Amino acid sequence: MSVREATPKRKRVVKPPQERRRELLDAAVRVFARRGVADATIGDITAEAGVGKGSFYLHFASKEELLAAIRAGFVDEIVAHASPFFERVGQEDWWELTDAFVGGWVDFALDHAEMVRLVMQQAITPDTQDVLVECERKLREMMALAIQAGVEAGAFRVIDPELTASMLHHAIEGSLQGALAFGETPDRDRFLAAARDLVHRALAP
Amino acid sequence: MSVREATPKRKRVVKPPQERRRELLDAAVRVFARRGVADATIGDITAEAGVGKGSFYLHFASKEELLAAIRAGFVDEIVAHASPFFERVGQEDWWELTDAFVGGWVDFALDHAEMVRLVMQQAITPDTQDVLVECERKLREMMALAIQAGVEAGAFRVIDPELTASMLHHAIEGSLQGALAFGETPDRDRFLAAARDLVHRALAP
Amino acid sequence: MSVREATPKRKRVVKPPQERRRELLDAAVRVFARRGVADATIGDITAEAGVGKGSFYLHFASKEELLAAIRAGFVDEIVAHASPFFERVGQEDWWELTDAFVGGWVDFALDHAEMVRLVMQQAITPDTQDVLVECERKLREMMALAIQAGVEAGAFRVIDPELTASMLHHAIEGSLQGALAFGETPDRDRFLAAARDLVHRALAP
Amino acid sequence: MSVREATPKRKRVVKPPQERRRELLDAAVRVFARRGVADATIGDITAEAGVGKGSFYLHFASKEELLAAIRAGFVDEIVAHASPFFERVGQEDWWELTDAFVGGWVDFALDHAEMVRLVMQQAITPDTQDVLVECERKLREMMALAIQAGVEAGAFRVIDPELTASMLHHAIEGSLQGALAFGETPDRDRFLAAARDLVHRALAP
DNA sequence: GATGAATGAGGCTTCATTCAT
DNA sequence: CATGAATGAAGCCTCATTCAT
Repeated sequence: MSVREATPKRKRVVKPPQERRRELLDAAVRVFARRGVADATIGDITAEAGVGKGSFYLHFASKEELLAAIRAGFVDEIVAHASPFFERVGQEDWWELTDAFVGGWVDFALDHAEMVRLVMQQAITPDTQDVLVECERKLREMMALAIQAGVEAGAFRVIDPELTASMLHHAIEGSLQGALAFGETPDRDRFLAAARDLVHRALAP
Repeated sequence: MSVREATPKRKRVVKPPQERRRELLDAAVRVFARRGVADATIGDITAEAGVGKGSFYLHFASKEELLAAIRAGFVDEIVAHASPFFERVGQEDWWELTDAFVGGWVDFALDHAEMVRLVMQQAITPDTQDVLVECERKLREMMALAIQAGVEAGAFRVIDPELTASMLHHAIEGSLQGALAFGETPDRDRFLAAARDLVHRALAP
Repeated sequence: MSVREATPKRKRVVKPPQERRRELLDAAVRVFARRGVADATIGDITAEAGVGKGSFYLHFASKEELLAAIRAGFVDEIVAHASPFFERVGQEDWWELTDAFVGGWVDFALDHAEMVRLVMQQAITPDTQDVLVECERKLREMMALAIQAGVEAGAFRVIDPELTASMLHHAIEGSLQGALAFGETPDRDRFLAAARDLVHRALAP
Repeated sequence: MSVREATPKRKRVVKPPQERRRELLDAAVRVFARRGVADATIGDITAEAGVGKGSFYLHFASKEELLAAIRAGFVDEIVAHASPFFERVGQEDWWELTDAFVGGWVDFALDHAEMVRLVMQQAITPDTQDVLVECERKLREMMALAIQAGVEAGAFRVIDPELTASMLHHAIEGSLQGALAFGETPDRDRFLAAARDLVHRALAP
């Protein structure tokens, strides 16, 4: 009887695909951090992104692919962040470079804490390990090579560069995540000091 | 309501409750390690344990409670494993105790790799953090206290015992898990040597 | 390691079958009244009866059969209660008999309120109607015949004995149940007076 | 988590929410009438409504809420049906109004036989009584007030208006349901005549 | 006989994915 | 392109029934 009124629930906003995709990725990371990956639904994510549920599939073929995209993006960011340091290996003072690297790393980890947490959660799950494990392996190798170079240059003294790289990596990453797990916001300077101290000791001749 | 017909296909085996419960816990850990916590179903677990699906609920009220039980059991094991070392603090040579502790830890981590991986997977998820975070906090505190004592005894020189404890903890735990994630079975002796070396350097005066 | 202790949870009490069966029936009626037929489990019933769950099936082949037994028992009680009145039809004063019948009925309904409620709940469900509908039909017929006899004897004046019987039946039964549904315990005397008044008016010449 | 494949077998039909909701409600009443409330599954209902199982939960949060909605809707219908009569109390001939009311009631009950049966089935169950009992209480009160008014106007002579109202209510409702339980389709005119006769006698001075 | 641990069919509910609008 | 109603596979959990003790 009543003429159907126009009932636009949402303002069919059109945006360039890449922007939409990015908004969805960001929303997903926030939702995953809040609810956990397994409990978060596509609906949660699209709601957080302010988009209709169907729009999700305009940008990702599946939830699984979204996770893959998050992982891949994370890997890209890490690599982009770390690479410059490795290119400077051998071209400047070893300890200055080390401190710069550790500093950059800590800041990166603090800035991307949510993402790191999320990615670590998956890194442990079977399958899924592809990109991440590969990324970690690369980083470890580059770190190991840099350490090895420092050793050969007489700046460092390290018995097992590979394992040392891995341990320092997890020392920083893990204790940072551990602190965050408490709900504590770790003190950047204190943390940085401790990290540098540990790295120095680990590499010192 | 409609009259149900019971058609058991499995040969019914009766066991004491504690034994069944343990079998289910063990099966769960295996399945979780294989499939990931989120993808594992109760059916997977009971199949692995060789019991009917309904039997699960004679021992755990829900999947969530099973996870809680696994976490709690793990915490108990860790505490039981670590406590003896802390009781020896100050009663014997600092470096001998340190090496013993690191050795015990590495072996524990290698023996319980599956469980550790599983528990770490959850440790990051919201809620869930209760017992585990508490456990980690306690361990960290005990380690920090022990380090502090060593410092006061003049055996160690450490600036930030708390953070050092946390970092060493994650250095070992994390790099071990990282190695396992590659599918590599890490060489215990090599790993132990590197761990001891790092710890020595981190604490040395 | 520990020798399994004797752990008798319950005192394997042996009782004559008929007594057990009756205890289970009574327990069932109580539980059904409390939880509703659909929500009550066999476990609830055996717990209420103080019996092991398996024992139930020593006395009833299924939950369905238990319900059938309750229904049948109820029908027997009703018939046993009502029959004597119908045998007196025509042998004494019509109004005295009427009052006696109504009185007996009200008291019966008050004494068996739980059971009546339970049985009415099922009476409406498909299938299940067998015995109960048959019972109600018989009662209605006997009442209709009695009324008809009263009409022929000149004591009553009723146009439609069948429907009158049915209506009076439900007037008493239904309003009693309705009152109980409120949680009210209806006043027997007031109720009886109203019931007799209605019946008198319905039959009066 | 594992990528789910959607394989719709039904042709997807989109309808306005209220229409779908109504179709589900109607389907539910039919299924409940056929199978009984306890035995009916959500699958039965959605199949009857010709929608996918998941669609049910777009309109009702649970089976329980569906039942509540049915009850509430029924109460609304009854109230809407009965109210007009009570507004006419005292404004026209008492017996004409009475006959009209009884006529309306009988027709309503015949038209909504399935629903009435269904609702009665629940009315007896614990909890559930909320809305229905309240509705019955209100109706009873209004009827009692009307009768009382008739008494004061000298049109009726009734000793206990409350109980009389309740009894007449159940006399009509109950005997109608009883007849339906036999599978008989009661003769409306015969039934109406008997109902009017009973009400007249019950109220007559 | 009596018991309660064991079993699996089946119900309810969620949610990734599709598609009509 | 965007939307959200529609769908059904699949998971969790309950509980009538069985059977080893």
